[in-house]
Amino acid sequence: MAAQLEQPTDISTDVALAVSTVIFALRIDPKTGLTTLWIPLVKRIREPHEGQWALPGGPLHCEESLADSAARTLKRSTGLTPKYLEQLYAFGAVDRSPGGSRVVSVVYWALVQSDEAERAVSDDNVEWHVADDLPTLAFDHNTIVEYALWRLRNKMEYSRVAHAFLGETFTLAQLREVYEAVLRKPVDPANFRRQMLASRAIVDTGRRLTGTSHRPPRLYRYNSDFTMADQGPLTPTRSH
Amino acid sequence: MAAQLEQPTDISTDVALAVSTVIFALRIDPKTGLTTLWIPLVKRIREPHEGQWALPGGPLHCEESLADSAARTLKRSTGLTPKYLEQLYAFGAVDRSPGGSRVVSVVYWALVQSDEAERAVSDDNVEWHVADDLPTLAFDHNTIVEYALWRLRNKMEYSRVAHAFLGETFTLAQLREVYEAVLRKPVDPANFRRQMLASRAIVDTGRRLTGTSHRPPRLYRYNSDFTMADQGPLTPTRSH
DNA sequence: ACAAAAGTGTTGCTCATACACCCATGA
DNA sequence: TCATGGGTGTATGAGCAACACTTTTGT
Repeated sequence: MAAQLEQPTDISTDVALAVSTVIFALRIDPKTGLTTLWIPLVKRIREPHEGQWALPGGPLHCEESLADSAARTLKRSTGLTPKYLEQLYAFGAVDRSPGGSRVVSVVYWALVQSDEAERAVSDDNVEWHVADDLPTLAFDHNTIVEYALWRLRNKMEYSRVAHAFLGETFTLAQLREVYEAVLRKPVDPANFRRQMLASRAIVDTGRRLTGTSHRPPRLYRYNSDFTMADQGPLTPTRSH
Repeated sequence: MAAQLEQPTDISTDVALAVSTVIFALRIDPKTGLTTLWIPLVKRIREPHEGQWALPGGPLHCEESLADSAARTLKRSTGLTPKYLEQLYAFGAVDRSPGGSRVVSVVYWALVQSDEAERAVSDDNVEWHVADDLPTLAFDHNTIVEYALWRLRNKMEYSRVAHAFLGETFTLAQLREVYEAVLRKPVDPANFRRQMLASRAIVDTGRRLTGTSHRPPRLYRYNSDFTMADQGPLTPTRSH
């Protein structure tokens, strides 16, 4: 029995591998006027699911890592560079692609800076959608986005990813607005301030933001010591 | 630019896909006399890394899901059925397999009932090792086990996976011993009891364990309502 | 001076820890 | 009746939500 154990070198070539990415940015919803989560989708130009919207993705090049592939896809479909990129899950149900072909997708999720996302490329094939109100997507991509949303909101509560939506420096009000937009609930400014400072996740730059028509708020910077702590022993290395 | 967007149907066949599993069981370490985490490893019988120990795994069959593949591997190498099975991560660094061949491994982690693990098959090719004190493994498998250990210990603190090491019913002392063995720190029995009961993760069966030479402890059962809550919206479905 | 947001102080609640203590059983 | 772990009670303290309050700017 154990004598005929298959080992990682025995490889099935019947199953294809793809890498897709759920890319989050914050934008204002023109309907409600509120800042919400948006994601870019790509229109499928061939079967299966031709004409439907799908997550940006593609095959893994043989000389790039999984994270590199996700970053490349992201750059190609939005023109942007992610401020945060993390593996979400590998989806491999037998029937997830119709028509007999078997595809396993390793999916990443990414956060891009909101002001940069404003000037993201957008043509006939790429369109930004409100993440919580999507049309029916190709394959199992609705499920995937739902899971990505759950992970983002979860991670928002115990981790310090919020700054990835912002620039190098930011005020506490800006950071708080990120939390409120993602978690869709109001946050007490006083308690938020104390929690952030106590966690030592942010550092006072000494500078202030002026021209606000009221008391100028301090500018903070993210404390880079915290990059590692969240992901555990795994440091997802991208080569370039 | 967007006109030539690759889509999930364009698939590279240069990259091979494998599924491996980190299988945890609790056993007594004969050296220290303490209960610790053990994992089964498989001796590689061909290059690369011939003769070294590696995680059980193999190619994905085209008619099985990723989780099915992990469970099949687990059954084949230990003869056991997992009481808990969850995807860990997809490892895809370019150089993780020496000699030019490119392998992406989707790795699962599993918990098996400790008393069953006692009578797990064990021959020349499969050997159980103390998870925190492993030899140098093939490929990047040391890194993988480290990450799996981190995830297990992490999940132990906020989730209710501990019961997967035990049988259908168990005493609070048995459950507490699982926590102490995995987390490697003493746990206050009084507070542990209250926390467990308050979380409603376990249910009193009404029965008691007798023949203990002291006051007979109650037997509890895991509250199955909690199965979903941990993993979020994703319910990893295995067909059989 | 006033509006508006920045920033501080204070209180009360919840929950985790520590540990003293009582309970039930086998020997 | 004693040893042993099962099981209960309770004080202390940390952390957080709620909200009143003070500060600093632009107009």
